Amino acid sequence: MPARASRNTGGESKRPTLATVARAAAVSHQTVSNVINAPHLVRDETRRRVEAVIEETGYRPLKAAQTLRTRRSHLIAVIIPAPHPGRGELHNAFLHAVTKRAQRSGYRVLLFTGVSDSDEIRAYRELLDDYTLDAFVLTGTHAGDKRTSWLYRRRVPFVTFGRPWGGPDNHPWVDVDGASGERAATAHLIAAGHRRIAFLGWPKGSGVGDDRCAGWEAACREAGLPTAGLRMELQEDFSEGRTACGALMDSQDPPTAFACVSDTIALGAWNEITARGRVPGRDAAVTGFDDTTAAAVVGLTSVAQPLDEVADACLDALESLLTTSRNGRRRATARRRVLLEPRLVRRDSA
Amino acid sequence: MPARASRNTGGESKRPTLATVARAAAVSHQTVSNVINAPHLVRDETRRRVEAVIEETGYRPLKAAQTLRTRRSHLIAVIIPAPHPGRGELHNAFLHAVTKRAQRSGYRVLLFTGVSDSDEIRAYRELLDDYTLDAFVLTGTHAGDKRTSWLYRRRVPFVTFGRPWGGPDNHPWVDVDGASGERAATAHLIAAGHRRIAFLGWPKGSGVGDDRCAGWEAACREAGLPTAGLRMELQEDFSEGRTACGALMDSQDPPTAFACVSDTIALGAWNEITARGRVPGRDAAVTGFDDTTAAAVVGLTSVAQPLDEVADACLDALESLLTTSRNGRRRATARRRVLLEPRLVRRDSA
DNA sequence: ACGTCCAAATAGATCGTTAAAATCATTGCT
DNA sequence: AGCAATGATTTTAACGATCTATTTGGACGT
Repeated sequence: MPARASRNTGGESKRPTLATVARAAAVSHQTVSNVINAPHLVRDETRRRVEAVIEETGYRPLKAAQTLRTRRSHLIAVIIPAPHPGRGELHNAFLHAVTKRAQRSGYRVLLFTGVSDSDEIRAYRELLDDYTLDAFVLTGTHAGDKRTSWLYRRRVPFVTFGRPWGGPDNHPWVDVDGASGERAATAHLIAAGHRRIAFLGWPKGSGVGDDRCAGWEAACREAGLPTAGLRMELQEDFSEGRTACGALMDSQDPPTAFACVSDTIALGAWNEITARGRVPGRDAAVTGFDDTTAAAVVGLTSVAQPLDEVADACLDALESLLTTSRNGRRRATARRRVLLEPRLVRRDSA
Repeated sequence: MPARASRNTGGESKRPTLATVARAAAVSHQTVSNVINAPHLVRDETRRRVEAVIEETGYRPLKAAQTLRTRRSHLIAVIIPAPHPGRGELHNAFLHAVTKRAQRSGYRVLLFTGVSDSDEIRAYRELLDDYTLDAFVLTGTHAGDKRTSWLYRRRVPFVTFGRPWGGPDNHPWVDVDGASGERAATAHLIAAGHRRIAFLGWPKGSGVGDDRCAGWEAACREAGLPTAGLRMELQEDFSEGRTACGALMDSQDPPTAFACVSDTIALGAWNEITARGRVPGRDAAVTGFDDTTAAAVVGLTSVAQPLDEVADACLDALESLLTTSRNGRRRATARRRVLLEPRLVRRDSA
C-alpha cells in the first residue's frame, strides 16, 4: 500500500526540464520560469541560486512546449525560389545574411518553395497553421502581388525585400535603390567619355526594371545625352543580351556603351563585343547589375546590392513587428520603409 | 449559482483542435487521433464520419503539440555556408532541391550557419535541444570531420552530401563521382586530339580534389598520355587559375588543354587564354567543374552535378533512418551509400 | 448461462512550458 | 494592534496533441 511513488532517483542523464531545475534549486518550477522570463519578479538571492542550477545542468527551454503555450515558434519563413540562371548566387547570399542575422535575435529560418503566388499562399497557410510561424520574408514583389494582401489581411507579420511597386504600401519593406545604382553606372560611363549610351533592359511594366531604367534616363538627361531609340526591352536571358547588343552595334548610329539591367544581359553584350574581336572597356563599354561571380570573372563593371544591410533591415523590421505586437516595452520601432544605396564595382568593362 | 459553465457556443472562428472535431463528430478525441494516425483501429463508418468533419472544419494537427509529445518536429536542418564566389549558385540549387523533396515527405528545412566544425557542432546541439530537430543534412565533408563523429556518437540521424573521405564510413552519404566526371572531361579533350593535358587542381589532401584529379590521371594513363609535371596545385581562386595557366603556356613544352578542378579556376584559365588573343576551344581547350552560370555564359565546357538526384537520395536515406528508428513497418531501406554520375556539358571551350 | 476473446471506442495521464490566481510573509500606516 | 499594500513564491490550469490503460458490447464456444 505505501507504494513508494515513482521516485526518479539516481544518475538520471535525461534532458533537464523546468521541474528538474526547480527541484535542484528547491523552488517551484514557475519561479525558474520567472528567472528566465521575468527576472524582476524574483528576489536576487533566489535568482542567483536558480541561475547557478541552470548553468550547471545546462537547462534550455524546449521550443515545442513554449510554442504550444505562447503561440510563437521563433521561426521565420523565407522562400527559396526555383534556381534561375544568374540569380541563385544572389539569393544564396541573401539567405545566408538573413539566417545569420536571425540567429543573432534568437530566430531560425525555415525554407519553403512555391512556383506561383497562389502556390506560395497555400504554403503560408500550411506553415502558419502547422508550424505556428512567427513571420515571413518575401522576395520578388510585383504589381498586384496577391501574397502581400493575403498576409496583410490575416495580420501576419511580414516584410518584403522589394517595394510594393504600385500595390498598397501598408507593410514594411526593404529595397535597394535601383535607379540610383543605374544612374551611378551611367554617370560612370559618361565620365569615361561616352556620349551615346544604350540601355538593355526588361520589358516595361516590371517595377524593378523600370526603376533601373529611370536611373539611366535621368543620368542621360542631366548630361544632355539622347535616350530615344536607345532603350531595348529584353527577356532576362544571356543570348537576348547578345543579340540586342549586336543589332545596336550594326545600326547606323551605334552606341558606344551599354548600361544593362542585369549581369546576365550584360554578359551577353560583353560576349558579343568580345566575339567581334573588340575589347570591352576599350572599344565598347558595358555595365551590369548584381555583381555576380560571372561578372567578376570576366571583369564586368556592375552594381552590387548590399545584401547584408538588406537582411539586417528586414530583421529589424520584423523584430519591431514581433515585439510590439505582444508587449509594449521595446518600442525601438524600426523604419518601415528602407531604401538602400547600391555600390558601383568598377572593373575593366567600363 | 447555476453558473451556466463556459459554453463555447456561437460562431467560433478559432482554430479547430482534436476536441473540436471530436465534439462535432460525436466521438472521443482519441478516435479522431486514431483516424489520422491508425485508421485500421477505427470502424469504417466512424472513420468516414470523422473524416468528413475533418475535411469540413479544415482541421490540421498542430506541430508544436505533436512535437512536444512525440519528440519529432518534422524539421530537417541544412547548413547554409558563408557565400563563397562561385559556390553560392550550387548550394542554392541544392537547397532548393532539398526543400522541395522534403516538402513532399512532410518535412521542412531549417537553415543554420556556422563558420567552423566546432561552431557547427554548437549549432547542432542548440537545434537538437531547442527545436527537437529530426535530422541533419551535411555538406562539405572532409578528412577528420568532427561533425560526423559527433552526430554519430549521439545517434542523431543524418546524411552527408559528400563521402567520408577516409573517415569512418558508418553513416549514409550521397556523392557525385568526381573522378568519373573529370575522366569524362579529359576523355573528351583526348577525343578532340589533345595529347598534352594539364590538370589545374587543388592542393593534395582534399578528398574532392584528389578524387577529381584521379579521373584526369586515369584517362591520361589509359590513353598513354603523360601526367608528370602537369598537375598544378592551386587555391580555389580565379586569379590563381589564370596565373597557373599562363605559366604553363609559357613553359617549354606547353599543354594544349587544361582540365580544371572547378569552374572558378577554369574561368581563370579561360581568361588567360582570351587575354593572349587566343580562342578557347580552338587554340587551347579548357574544362571546368560544376556547370555554373558563369561557365554557361562564356561557353565553358563543364561537368554538371545532378543536384536534384543528390537531394532525392539524401532524403530517401533520411526517411529510411527516421521511419525505421520508430516503427518497423516501412522497411523500404534506402541505399546507404549513393554515388551518382555527373554529366559533361559540352560548350565551345573544349 | 457463463466466461473468453476481439474489435471499437473512451478516459485519463502526460509531454514542458507560461499565464493567472492564490498563498504567505513583510512592510507601512493610522 | 489592525489592516491594507506590496513583494515573493507557489499552486492550479491550460495549450493540443499522443500514449497507456480501461471500458463496452458483441460473437462464440462449451
